[in-house]
Amino acid sequence: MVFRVERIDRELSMTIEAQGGGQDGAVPAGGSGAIEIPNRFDFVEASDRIYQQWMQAGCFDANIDPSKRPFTIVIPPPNVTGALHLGHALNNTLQDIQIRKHRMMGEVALWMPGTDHAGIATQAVVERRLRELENKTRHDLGREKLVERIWEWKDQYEGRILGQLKRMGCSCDWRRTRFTLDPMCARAVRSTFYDLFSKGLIYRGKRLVNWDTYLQTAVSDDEVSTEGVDGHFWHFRYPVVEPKEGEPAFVQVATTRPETMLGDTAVAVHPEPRATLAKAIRGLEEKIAESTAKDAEQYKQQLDELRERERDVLPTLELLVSMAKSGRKIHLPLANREIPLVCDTWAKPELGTGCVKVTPAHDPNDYEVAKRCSLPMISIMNTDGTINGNVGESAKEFVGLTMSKAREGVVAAMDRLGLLDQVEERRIELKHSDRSKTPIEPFLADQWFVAMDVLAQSAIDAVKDGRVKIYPERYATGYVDWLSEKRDWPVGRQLWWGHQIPIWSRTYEDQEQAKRELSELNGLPEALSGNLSACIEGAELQSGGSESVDSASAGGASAESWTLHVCIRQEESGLESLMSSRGFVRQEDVLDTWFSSALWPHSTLGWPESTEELKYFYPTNTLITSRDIITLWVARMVLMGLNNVGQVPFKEVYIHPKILDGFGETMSKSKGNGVDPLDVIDKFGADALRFGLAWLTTETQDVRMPVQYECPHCQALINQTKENRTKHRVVCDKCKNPFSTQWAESEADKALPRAPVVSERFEVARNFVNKLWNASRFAMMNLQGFQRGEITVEQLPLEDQWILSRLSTVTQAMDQEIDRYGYAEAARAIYDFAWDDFCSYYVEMAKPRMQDPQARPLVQRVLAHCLDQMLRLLHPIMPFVTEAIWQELGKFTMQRDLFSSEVASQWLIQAAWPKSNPALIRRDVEEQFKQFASLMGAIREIRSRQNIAPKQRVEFSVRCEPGVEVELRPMAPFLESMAGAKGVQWGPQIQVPEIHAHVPIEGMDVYVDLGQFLDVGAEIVRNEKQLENLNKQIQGKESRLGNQAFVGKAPADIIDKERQALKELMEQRVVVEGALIKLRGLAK
RNA sequence: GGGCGGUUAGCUCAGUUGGUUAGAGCGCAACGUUGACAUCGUUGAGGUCGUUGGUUCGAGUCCAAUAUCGCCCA
Repeated sequence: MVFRVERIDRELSMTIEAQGGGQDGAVPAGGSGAIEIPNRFDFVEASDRIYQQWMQAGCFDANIDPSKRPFTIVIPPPNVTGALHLGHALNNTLQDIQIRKHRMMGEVALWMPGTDHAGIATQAVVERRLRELENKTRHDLGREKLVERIWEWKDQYEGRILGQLKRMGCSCDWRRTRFTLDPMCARAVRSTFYDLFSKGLIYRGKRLVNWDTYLQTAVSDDEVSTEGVDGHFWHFRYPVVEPKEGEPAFVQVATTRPETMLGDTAVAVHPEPRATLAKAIRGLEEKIAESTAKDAEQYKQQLDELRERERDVLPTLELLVSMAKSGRKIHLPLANREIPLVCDTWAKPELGTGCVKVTPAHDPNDYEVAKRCSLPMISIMNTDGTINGNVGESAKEFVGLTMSKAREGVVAAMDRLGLLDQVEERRIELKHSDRSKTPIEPFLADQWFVAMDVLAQSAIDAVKDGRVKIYPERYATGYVDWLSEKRDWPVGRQLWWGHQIPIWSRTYEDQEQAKRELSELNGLPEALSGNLSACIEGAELQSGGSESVDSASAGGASAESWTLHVCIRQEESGLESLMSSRGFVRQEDVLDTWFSSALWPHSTLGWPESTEELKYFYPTNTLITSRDIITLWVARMVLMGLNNVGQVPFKEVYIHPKILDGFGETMSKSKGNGVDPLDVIDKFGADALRFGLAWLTTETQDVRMPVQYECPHCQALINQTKENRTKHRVVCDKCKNPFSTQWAESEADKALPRAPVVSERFEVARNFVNKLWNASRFAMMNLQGFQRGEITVEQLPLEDQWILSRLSTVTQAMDQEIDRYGYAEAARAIYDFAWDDFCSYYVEMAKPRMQDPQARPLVQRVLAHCLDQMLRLLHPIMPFVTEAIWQELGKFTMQRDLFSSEVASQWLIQAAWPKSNPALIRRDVEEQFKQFASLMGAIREIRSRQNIAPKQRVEFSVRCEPGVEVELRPMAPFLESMAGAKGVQWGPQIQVPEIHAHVPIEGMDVYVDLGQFLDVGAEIVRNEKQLENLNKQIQGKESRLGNQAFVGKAPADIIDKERQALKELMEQRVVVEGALIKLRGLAK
């Protein structure tokens, strides 16, 4: 549904006679004659038309041109899970601003577009829908059919995403659009994988991974988030096997996940409980000594508990330590196994019972304990999250139950056996999968890893030595810290959607046999020519023995088997069938999405081929992205770029703010608080969306954006809340009619009119677009008869010199701010210039001049020049409206540069970026103009306070030095037109009107004649207020200047300034006091 | 637990190396519409800059502590 602004401007639109620019203006054919300029910018019509024009003219195409400098940005490819929200709109707006600016600067600006397959996320979405709509699992469909479904999804959302980008005005080189699963990217992925494998940087090992039982895949730490949930702490007793005299009959352990006890392989106790407890006590005592009374109370309680523990629990713990050292065993109930009692520092004597159960295959900490103590690892879970047969015959009642069902069963069984002690309520930090939102089960599985040591170091160095610069700089810390951990990167995903790992494996019972096969393979010509690489899986981590380790995923290595892995460099090389014929089976896992994203800056340019594009456009100039993927993405792009191409992928990284909703939460698809940029575009236009976002992009702040549903029935705005933001249908507060939201699924909901989600935070920008449009409209209504002509800046009137000075200043600011990613500053600079300087002053002052045949030609030239330059400066931020105006302007004149004979380009998108001319920046002129502005402000204030009707003229006199008179008197006509005030006397000697309002301004005393208007009360109030203000300031200055310390230590110029200011304030006070006396006299 | 960032007007945010009376937009109040724009104009009201201490002649700005919110990492 497209929301259209109701057009009410038909009658208002004006017919303007465009006569072209005589001989000078190269006006295109058909450009003259009557043209209509409506008083509102029709962004719906214009945006679509203009975008098509740009496309057809090939304006976005970046073609290699060795005579020009390249400027490259690769889009951080949005994933095809869903449509874009405002966060993406921000990200892409900021990129387009850079691209457009650099394109105007004459560089070959390539913005490489594309999308990311987002393996796990996309598969999860499609699977969820499959379940919800068809009640099927992926296994019902099978791999091929599911992948087919995901491709359908991808096609749909890729189209939608690219469409969103286009409507936002993104000037990507669409001819080059890539997808991380397309053949070009696939080849890069395969080459990279092969390269790393050959270098020995890719290996497979059994590791504890974060297992998503719903999606049945491992997920990386980055895809896991921790949430606090209400849980329990169950205390169990495990019997000691044949306790001796004086020994406890049981050890006590506590757990939040009782079902894992079926996989316990030890109970651990701290090797030095006495020393550890003593240390904890000492620590607390020190804390008490340092802390406040209130905190001390709390610590004291803890201290008492520890002392109690030292008395009551410690003896048992010490006994257990000696038992552990003599190799005593514990009887594991239910599973009916004997497990050792071991010493390990993971058991904390100061916490719980002081003993911990050890489940190496299902807990990261226990896993470490098992490695330290050489314990077996028993995986008791199937990949779908049910209990498997490894729990043993005596616990077979639990086999096939889900972990949570098994939990209930285990607790009940332990209770029946009298081995359940107590159950505590407890808040538990539980890891959840970002993708499926289900709890993570730590799980022992075969996993492919990339060894990060050397690669990570290369990426650290690139930032540390400045080859890659990160802005704002503070984000470099996190980047370096994360890489410094050099944790190997688990790259396998047990998914069906993604780049399948190009490895063929075969397991041998006999090591010799494996070795023979390896040497045979290594002798193949393909291996010798670098198209095949093979290795035997390392025999690490075999502590558990094969019988205790469940082979969770395909092809597990074990002590008695040897697995040979073969990596094949190219697809369809014939080698694949060769491997199959030799009994090898391809790995089913696919690669982590980030593996292909990491190659994006070079894979999109054709790597591994040494293409012309790669040579010309790589390294890219900048990557613009959000901070949550600094590690996921930026870091990996850097190290992969260095590994593959030998050069960093980009010279700069700019991290932009995040868009938050009204509650301070980041926008995301899963939370339901994402806003579709198209909603904003429909209501406000793409220019307003873009300007509004740039306006909010400050360096330190995230963007908080409360949003509303706009009722499609009555246009009422209904705040989006945490409750209604995920609803499929909402009832309007005002008209009580229901409407659908972006989440609507059912036919009934979809049949309702949909409410767009909007934010009033775009109103500023929408109004600005309108202001610009109308100022331009004014200009064009006054450009008839435009003629070029030479000008001499020094001879221009003040207002012309002033606007040229301001223009030059703002040009410089825009250039610098965009360069340093100061988007908000750039937006504010041009906004202030356009609205305040250009519209409120220059255009207002042009009005009377346009009526004067003598003045008209000059003001036309300056006006057209300023408008032309302003459009260029604004174009990167607001491309549509500026292009639309540019084309209208071209109907009057194509030669409008004051300082050159440049003929305007057909498209603004291709126009040259303005260069600031420092010679035009005139401080003195700006100061002078400021005086004029204060004079006008003073008169307006008096008028307003005196409630003088707008049509009523007032007279005023100005007492000033002759120099000031010379400067300002020529401005008198503007005071007439803009403040309805006539200056009757100027200079040092003036007759002060009998009844007047006086306003002191720097260098002037202004007297507004109130003879016929005087509202005595209002004037008394004004003067009293002024007096109060003056007194306050005088007091401040006096006390400061009376302070010996200040006078003694502050710099002389500051003191002088203060003295001077005080003097002036005192003079003003005398005048105001005099005025008050007089006014009070009148009031009687 | 460690790191980063925020806290300034009713709301959303600016505030350069410390230096007169802390700014903008929205919202609010008053006035105004045949002359580019009511998506507008003019004027005005509104803030002891989270708290406490310190450095300094002088602190929104620098330092320390603290409260609170958010993000990242463990």
